[in-house]
Amino acid sequence: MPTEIPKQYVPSAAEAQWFPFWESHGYFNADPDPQKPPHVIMIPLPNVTGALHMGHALNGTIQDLLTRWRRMQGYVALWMPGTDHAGIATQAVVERRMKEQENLTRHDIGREALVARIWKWKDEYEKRIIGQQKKLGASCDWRRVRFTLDEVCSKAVRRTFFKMFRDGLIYRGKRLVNWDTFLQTAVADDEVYTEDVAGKFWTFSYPVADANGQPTDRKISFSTTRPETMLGDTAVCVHPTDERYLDLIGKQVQIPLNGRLIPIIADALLADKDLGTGCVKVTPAHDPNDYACWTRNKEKMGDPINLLNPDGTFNENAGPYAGLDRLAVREAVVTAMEQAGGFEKVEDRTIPLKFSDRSKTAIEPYLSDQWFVKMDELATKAVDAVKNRDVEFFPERYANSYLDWLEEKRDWCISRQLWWGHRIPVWTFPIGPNPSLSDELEEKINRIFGSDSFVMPELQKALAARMGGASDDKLAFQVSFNEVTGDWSALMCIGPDQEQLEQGFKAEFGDLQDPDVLDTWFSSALWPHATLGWPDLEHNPPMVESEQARSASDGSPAEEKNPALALRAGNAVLDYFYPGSVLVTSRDIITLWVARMVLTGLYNMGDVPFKHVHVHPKILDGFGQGMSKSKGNGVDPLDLIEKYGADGLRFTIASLAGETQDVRLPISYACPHCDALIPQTLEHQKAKPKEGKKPRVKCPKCKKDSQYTSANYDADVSEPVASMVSERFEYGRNFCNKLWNACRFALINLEGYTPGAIADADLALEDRWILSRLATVTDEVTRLLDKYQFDQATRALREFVWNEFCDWYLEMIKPRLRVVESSEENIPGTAVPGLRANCQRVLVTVVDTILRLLHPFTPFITEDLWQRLNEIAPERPGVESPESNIQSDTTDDAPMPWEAQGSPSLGSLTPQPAAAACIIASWPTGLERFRDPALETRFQRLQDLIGAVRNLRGVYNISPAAILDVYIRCQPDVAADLDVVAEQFGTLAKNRLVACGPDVARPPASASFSLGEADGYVPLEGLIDRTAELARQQKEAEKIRGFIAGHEKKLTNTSFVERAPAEVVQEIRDTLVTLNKQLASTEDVIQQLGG
RNA sequence: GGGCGAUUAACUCAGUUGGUUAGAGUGCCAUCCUUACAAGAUGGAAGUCACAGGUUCGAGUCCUGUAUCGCCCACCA
Repeated sequence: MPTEIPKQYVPSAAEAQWFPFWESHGYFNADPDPQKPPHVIMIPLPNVTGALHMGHALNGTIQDLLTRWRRMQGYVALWMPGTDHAGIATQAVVERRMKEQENLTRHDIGREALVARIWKWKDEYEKRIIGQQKKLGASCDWRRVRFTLDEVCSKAVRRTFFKMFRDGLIYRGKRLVNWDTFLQTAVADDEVYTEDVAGKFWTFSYPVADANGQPTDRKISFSTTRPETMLGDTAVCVHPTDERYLDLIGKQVQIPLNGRLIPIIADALLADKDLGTGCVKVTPAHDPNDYACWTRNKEKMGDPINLLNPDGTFNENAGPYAGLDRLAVREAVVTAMEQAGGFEKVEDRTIPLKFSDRSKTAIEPYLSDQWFVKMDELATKAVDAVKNRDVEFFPERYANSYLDWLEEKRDWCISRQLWWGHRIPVWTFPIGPNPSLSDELEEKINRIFGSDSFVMPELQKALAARMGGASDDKLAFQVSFNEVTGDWSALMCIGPDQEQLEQGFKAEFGDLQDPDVLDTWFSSALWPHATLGWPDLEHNPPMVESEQARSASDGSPAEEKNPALALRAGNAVLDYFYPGSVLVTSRDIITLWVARMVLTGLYNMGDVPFKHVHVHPKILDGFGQGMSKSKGNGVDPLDLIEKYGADGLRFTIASLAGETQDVRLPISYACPHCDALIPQTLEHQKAKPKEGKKPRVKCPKCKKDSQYTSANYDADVSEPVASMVSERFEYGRNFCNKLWNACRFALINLEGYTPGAIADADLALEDRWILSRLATVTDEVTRLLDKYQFDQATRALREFVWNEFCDWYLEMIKPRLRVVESSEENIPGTAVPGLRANCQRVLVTVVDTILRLLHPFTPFITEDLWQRLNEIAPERPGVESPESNIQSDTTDDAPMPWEAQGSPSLGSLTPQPAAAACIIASWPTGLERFRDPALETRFQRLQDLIGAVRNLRGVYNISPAAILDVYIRCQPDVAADLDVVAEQFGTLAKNRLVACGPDVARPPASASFSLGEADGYVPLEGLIDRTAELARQQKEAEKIRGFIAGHEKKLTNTSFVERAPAEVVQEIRDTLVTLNKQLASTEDVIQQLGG
């Protein structure tokens, strides 16, 4: 068997074998179990716009790590997978491709066809995303995968919208949107870019009017870069404390262009005394700030005047200018103002202008009807949830972003002018100029609702009151009056599951449903409870039957396998898994998503969606830019998995997930010819094909050039591509390989292993030491994971496995492992009565525990090794408690299982059958009894001594093959420890420990060192130069003197001695004693050398 | 403009409530294919802890200011 284990870990083999193994055994499945506590993580749903990048890999690694860890601790650990339809982003991607490949716009093919195309896109990318997640090892309950537009989520959206509408939380309002006059659509803020363009800055004046509305000689001047908007001015505005204009506030001015009279108002937010003339014109329909000013001063000025048609030409509100393009109007207006005597001056100026990312044309601010959610009360509750610590942020500081944003309580605009998304379930129902129903309307309505209509009386009541608000479970409505057309209409919100009503409306009135869709965040806000089946309280949510799940679960639903479930009526899944445990996300969506999930969770469920929010760092490239596909620095996790293995990737990522900093990840291209790494430059990122030739990257090693992965164009499939990787991941890969080889060594040496109890007396010094360290590191890792400090946890584990287990323990047990069975009883020269069997048992215990500790970080390799270990050692000394080892968050005082057993002796390691798979093995506990700090200190001394000897070898450049004699002068207790491990001196440092004890003297021609409590001498006749050694020792003495001086200075400083804590002072004194000893021995050596 | 964060070795980052001589990985130099591992072993060189003040017996750590960088929000007639 040992020969079967390859010398290098081959990640692809383990990954291909163990993921299907886990999934087919149903290990990822999480079903309610009243005997166990739940641990729930809802994935921050990735967009179906494209493949995942490193940010997702980081996010996913952390969640999987937590899920696997909690599962091992005995929780029913649910990690809920799924994807987001991501309205704007996805529609834009599909539209762009359609335009590029077929030169079609969405208007060419229509709403239904476009949506069908996007669904196809979604299917493709969802598959790809899930594939990536599985490659990473994601132990989601894949039977529960959800999509924000699927039936379950759609129902939750409909129910929530209806509920909010009925509760009066949803209202129709005006809002200025970024209007793309070319595409004739509203564009989101993040699809708009700003560019500086050459423009003009005009100053005009309006004449102040007298009481009769006649222009006077007095003028008020203002500046603008968009004179055409003067046609839509509804006021001019000054600062309330501006003395130049105090007397004018409340008076009127006349717009010479159309003779309209508008008021002079005062508004401290809009007007700035120090800018321009201090006076500003106000055009609420075409400027966001002016619009905000209007909302503050509605009663003083008229309603906003919209001047634009959707195509960017001026409408009838512009009078004689109607039908002209906005730039033509600009010229005409300037001319008209000159003629009217209102022109003062013009200057050139660069103006930041917004452009649509998609059409590259200038954006016009455009007033439009939108739907809003009132945030007032909802926000207050969500704020309280964090202030009361019902939801806690890790790291804590991120609570600020959340609170600051919510406390503004800005209403949430939830409508989007798109086709891809949840269509707003509101039908606008025309009533006419009178707020009552015509006979014709009434007939239509009766046909829809039936003659015994439950709605009519209420509708009429509402109409009479000219306000909306009446409702029942099926229908809710508001009544609105359009000032422009002078018509009344009823806004009907049809509840979920009311297909008949919808059909009826359509039959009588045509398609009156609001054409807009909901903001993507509206559905993702519901994710934590929608995925669990809310609002259906009667049934568990449906599950997807994957192939693996089907073959594994013999087709029977979870309820049949778990009788406890079958007995429960209602939605046990929702009951059991809500609220969730922790949300893992990056900081940029704290407001957009986290805040809204808390808000809707409280609104729909009456409880927060999760207890903890862990905010992890962002991944940046080597230039400090965020990673994204469009920047050309979005590394595909699959490329990294291929090169470094999923575990290597995961371990590295976890090591980067600290609390303070974002992660910089310098990117390289991997040469497809020779595998060399070529650092990526900004030029690489930006390069675009020139004259049909695609940029190439040249490998400095093999001198060949190749095309590379780029954001700007697709690579040719016909030739190899240099993929983006980062050598940082060698860290994790190398660690995995080290672990692999350590376990390989163990497995080879476990030949002939027999299970059996280990008695206290059979434990060698190094056994006790490694068990003590193991106990310490287990405790440390558990504590760190509890605090989401993954970087520190990986560091602790790596250091333990590599620098303690491999470098010291494995080296030290080699002599015992080499013992052949027959000579076991009497091994000459072995310090410990070293029974090979006992050594194997301790080794198996340590390896077993290491694999379990590492499993959440590196699941594939640990599973692989676990299975191999199970073959050779199916029963092994268990250090785990047979009981569930869940630590409750609330009952800190509850005794841990091992505490309840009192204080067992060291020799209580008795064999138990190992778990069938590492993924379901229990998280290590019960090691506490092995902790022995005094022993660890003694061992440290030993390590220091070996280190000092190795140092001499290095300094004198002595061949590793040469065996050195070592003499050590030390106290008897140190000598006793040394005697115990004398044999290992050979293994560890290629030395022979000739003598140790208080009476050891320095042999002539020795190199020496002093550690204070021990001095070491290595005779190096012929190998050292007396003068060189003297110089080295003198340098050493000088260094020690420096330290001593520093310490003495402190101790003679009375304020230090008086004010510093006693233990600090004592520490300095102790160190000083050691330093003086060191100095004395060093000086002694110097003297012997004739110095 | 407001908020949050960062600045420590050539690179990427740790550094607990202030307390001996500031650490790791990578890279670099030297020696070594020692029967688990060259994706390895042993040793070494490498730091004015961004800058300037302050608090303190004592500051990488706390405070103030400056500079640079990043992110979020607001705004730019």
